Amino acid sequence: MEMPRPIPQPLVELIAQRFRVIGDPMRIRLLDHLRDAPSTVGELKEALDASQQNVSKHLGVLHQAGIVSRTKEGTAVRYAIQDESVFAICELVCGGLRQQLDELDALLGGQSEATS
Amino acid sequence: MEMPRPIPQPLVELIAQRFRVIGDPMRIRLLDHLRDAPSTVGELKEALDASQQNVSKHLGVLHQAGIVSRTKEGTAVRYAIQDESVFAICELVCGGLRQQLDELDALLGGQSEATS
DNA sequence: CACTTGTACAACGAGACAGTGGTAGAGTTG
DNA sequence: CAACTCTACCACTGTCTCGTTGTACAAGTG
Repeated sequence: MEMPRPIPQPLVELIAQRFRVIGDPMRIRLLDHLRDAPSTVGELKEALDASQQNVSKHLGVLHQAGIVSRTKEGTAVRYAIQDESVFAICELVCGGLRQQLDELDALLGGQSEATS
Repeated sequence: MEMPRPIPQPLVELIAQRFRVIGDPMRIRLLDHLRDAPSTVGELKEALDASQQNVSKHLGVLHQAGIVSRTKEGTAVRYAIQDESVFAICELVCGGLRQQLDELDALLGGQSEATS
């Protein structure tokens, strides 16, 4: 994956939009559940304790971004992960977070557990 | 990097926030330039043709997120990449984008090269 | 000590986005 | 065909964020 330098403006917009799509707590939780098993709107609504409209809307965003797939099943619609790379991305982010926490921990650990 | 399943709510918020920080065109361009060389606010302001206040604000966001570092240099402040993982993340996103484009291309390519 | 340069902070208006209520369409059941 | 279930779309509202303007602070320069 070679990246042109500097990154052209349209690509920057695409990347930013992509990050925005994933950068929502509700959508992250939806993806997390879909990773376990493809689900319908109703199932996710129950699992996340959210409104049907809200779940449907977020799934629509994820679907339009090509991250999840839709399959009609009689009267219901089953959603499934289509772009597995989002989880790799998530884990990289978690790695960055963990690294920061570790550094912070090292700084504080060397001194004391005073604060609080 | 093992991920607890389901991802606890506070972690979900953290991840989402992280994505939001990166999910801004201006900040992506700042990171792109900082990748070439650590720079001051003034240099980035010139390079990106943006206002000093705007550049400073976005750099502040990136710094608070621990993605860039600050170093005073006399009257100026030099910013540098601190968390290199953002580029790996970016390239994963680009990979996902490319894959989608390829799939779309395959679908259209099988038919015709009509559009444009 | 004034002046210039470089940076950060606060406040404001504009725009985008998330969540909710209402509603319409598709499919199943009696 | 009528009633019910499941889902998607539309409009509205509150909230957040971006970019700009104005200003304050620090450091070097005459």
